[in-house]
Amino acid sequence: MHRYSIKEVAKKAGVSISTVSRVLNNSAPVSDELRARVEKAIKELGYYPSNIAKSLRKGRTGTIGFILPDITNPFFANVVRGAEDYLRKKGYTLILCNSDQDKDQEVQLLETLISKHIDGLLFTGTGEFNSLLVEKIEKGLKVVFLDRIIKGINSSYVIVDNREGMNILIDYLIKTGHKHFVFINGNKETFSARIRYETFIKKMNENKLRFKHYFTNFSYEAGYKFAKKLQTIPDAIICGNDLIAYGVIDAIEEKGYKVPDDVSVTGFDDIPFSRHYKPPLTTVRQPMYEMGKKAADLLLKIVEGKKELNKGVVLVPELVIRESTKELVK
Amino acid sequence: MHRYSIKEVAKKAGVSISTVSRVLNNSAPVSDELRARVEKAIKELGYYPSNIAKSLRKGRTGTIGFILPDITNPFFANVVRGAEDYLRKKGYTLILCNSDQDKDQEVQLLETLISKHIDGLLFTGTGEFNSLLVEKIEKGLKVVFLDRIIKGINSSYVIVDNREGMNILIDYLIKTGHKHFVFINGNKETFSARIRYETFIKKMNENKLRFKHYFTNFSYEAGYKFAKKLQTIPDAIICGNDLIAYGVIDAIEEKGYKVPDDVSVTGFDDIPFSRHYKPPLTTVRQPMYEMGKKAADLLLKIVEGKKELNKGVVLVPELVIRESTKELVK
DNA sequence: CTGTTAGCGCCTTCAT
DNA sequence: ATGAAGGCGCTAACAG
Repeated sequence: MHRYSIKEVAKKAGVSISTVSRVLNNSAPVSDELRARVEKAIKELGYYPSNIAKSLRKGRTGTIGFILPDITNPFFANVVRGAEDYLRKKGYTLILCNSDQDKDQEVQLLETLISKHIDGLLFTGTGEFNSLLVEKIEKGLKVVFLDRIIKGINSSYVIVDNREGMNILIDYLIKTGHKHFVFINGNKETFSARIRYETFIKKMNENKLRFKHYFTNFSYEAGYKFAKKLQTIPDAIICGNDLIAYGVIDAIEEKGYKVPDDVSVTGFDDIPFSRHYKPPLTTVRQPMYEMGKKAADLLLKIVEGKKELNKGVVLVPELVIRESTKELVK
Repeated sequence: MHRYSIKEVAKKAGVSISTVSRVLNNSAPVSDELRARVEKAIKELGYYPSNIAKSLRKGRTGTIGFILPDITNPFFANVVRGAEDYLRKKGYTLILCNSDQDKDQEVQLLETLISKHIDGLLFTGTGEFNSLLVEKIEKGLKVVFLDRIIKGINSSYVIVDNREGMNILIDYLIKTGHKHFVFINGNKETFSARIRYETFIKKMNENKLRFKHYFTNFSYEAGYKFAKKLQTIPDAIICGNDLIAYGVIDAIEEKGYKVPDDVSVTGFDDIPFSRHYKPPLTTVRQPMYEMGKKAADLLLKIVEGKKELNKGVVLVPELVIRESTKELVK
C-alpha cells in the first residue's frame, strides 16, 4: 500500500516538515494559516502518520504482547477481552500469542515480541521456570503475570485468591453434608492448580475427611476420561475448572448416576456457559474480564513509569451456588 | 528495557556494522573469523535485532491485523486460533482488535492498524459498508474478508457456503417430517444472516411450508428472550447460530416443552460445546479453525505478491445430526 | 512562529 | 570479503 510521508505533506503545503510534525502532534504553536494548509494537504493526500518511524524515534511502540496458553479456552478469551478493551481505550494495541502450554514455544514467542519492541508483556505461562524471561525482566522488560505466577520470579502480577476460593467451596460442601471427596485437578505445573491442591489437602486433613486427588489437565476431555474410570462415587467431585466439570458430569451421567442427586460436582472459573449447563454449575467465580483489565492497567502504569513495580493484585473469587450440588443435610 | 544496537555489537566485535548485518541475515559471505567474533559479541551483549528499525527500512512489519466483533464468542476464538497458528508458523504476528459490531470503532481500529503498518488485514466486520476500508483497499491495503463479505467491496474472502448449509439443514428437517418452521436469525446486517434468510424463505416457499422468520442477534440472550415470547410452538426452530439455539432450548424447556420431543431445535456453527449441550445440538458445522487458517494463508500469499488477489474461497459446511432434532416420520 | 538538522537501528548499494 | 555512507519517516533540539 502506497503511503505518503510527512515530507510530501510538507511539500504540498509549502512548509517544512517540522511544521507538519507540529500540527500533527500539537507539540508547538503553529499559525492558523500554516495549520490550515497542512491540514488540507494531509486530507488531500490521505496521509497517515507512520507509527513505525515514530516508534523508532521515541523508543516506544504502543504495543503490548500477551502470551497465553489458548484463546479457544473461554476463560482466556474473557481475560483477553478485558485487557484489550482497556488497552484500546488507552491507545495501545495487543499482540496475541498462543503458547499451547509449550515451553519452547513460549521462549520463541518471547523473542519475537522483544524484537517487535513491545512496551510491555502480559504473561500467562506454562508455570515452568523460564530463564530467558527472568533475564529479560532483569534487563528491564515490563511484565505482568496473569493468573499464573512462576515461582522464583519477582514481578508484578494479577491473580485470584485460589486459597480463598477453595476454602469457601469446601466450607460450603462440608456444611451441606458432603464427607467423601474427589478432586480432579488441572495441570500440575500450574500455579493455581498447586495452590488449590495444597488448600484442598489441608482442608481434608483438618476435617478428617475421606478424599482422593488427581492432576490432569484443564479440559473437558480430561474430566470425562477421568470420571469414566472412577471406581467409587464420592459425595462430591471438585474440578479444577468448569470444563473439567462438564466432562465429569457427562461421564457420571453416562455411568447412570444423577448430578447432583448421587454426587455433587463443582467447577472453577464460572465461564459464561456454566450458568446454562445442565445442571447449572456450582462453581467458584473468577473475575475474568476484570483480571484482564486490571492486569492491563497495572502494566501500563509500570510502562509509563508510575512506579507500581512488583505490585501484586489479588482479586477475590466468589462462590456461585447453582444446581450441580445438593444439600445432604439441612 | 535497555537494548543494544548493531553498532555496539560491531564495536565489541571490532568490525563494521555492515558485517554484523551480514552475519545476522546471512545476506553476504563473511569470513569465519569475523563471523565468530560477531556471534560472540551478540551473545555476550544479549543483542536482539530491532524489528522496528528493520520494518522502517524494509517497508514491511511482519504484522497482520485482525478486526472481529468479539473474541469472547467461541466461533471467533476458534477462527483466530486457526489464523494465529498459521501466521506464527510463517513468522508473522497478529494484532487482535474487538470491534463489538460498532461501525465507528471499526473505522478507528482500521486507522490505528494502518498507522502501525500492518502488512495485511483479516476482517470480520459489522457488515455495514465502510468507505474508509474501501478507500484503503483501493490504495493497496491487503485485506481478506473472513466469514462476512460486504456488498460492494471487491476483495478476497473466505466464507462458508451458507446457502448450502441452510439447504442441507432444511432438507433434513423436511425429510424427517417437520412442516412448521420458525427461524430465529442473527444480526440483520450480517452477510451470513442475509444469505441464510434468503435461502430459508426460498425453501419454505418452494415446499409450501408454514414459517416465521425473525432477525435478532447472535447471542444466547437473544435466543432465550425470543423463544420465551413465542406464542405457538412449531415443529422446528432453526437458529442463526449455536448460542441462539442454546437460549432457545432453555427457554422452551422452561415453558414446559421438551426438546426434541415437542420441538426440534437446530444451530449453526458447531462450536465445541454443542456436542456436550443437553440435548447435544443438531447443527451446521462451519470449519472455524480451517477458515482462520485458510484466510491467513490467502492473505500471506497476497501480501507476498503471489497474485491471489480477489480470490474467494468458499468452504463447505456439514450437517451434524445430534439429539436436538427428532424424526417425525421414518 | 518557522525551518534546518541530527539521529533512532537497520539494510543496501557502492567502493575498495 | 569488508567498510563507509545514505536514507526509511519521524521528533526534538537548535537557530533564527
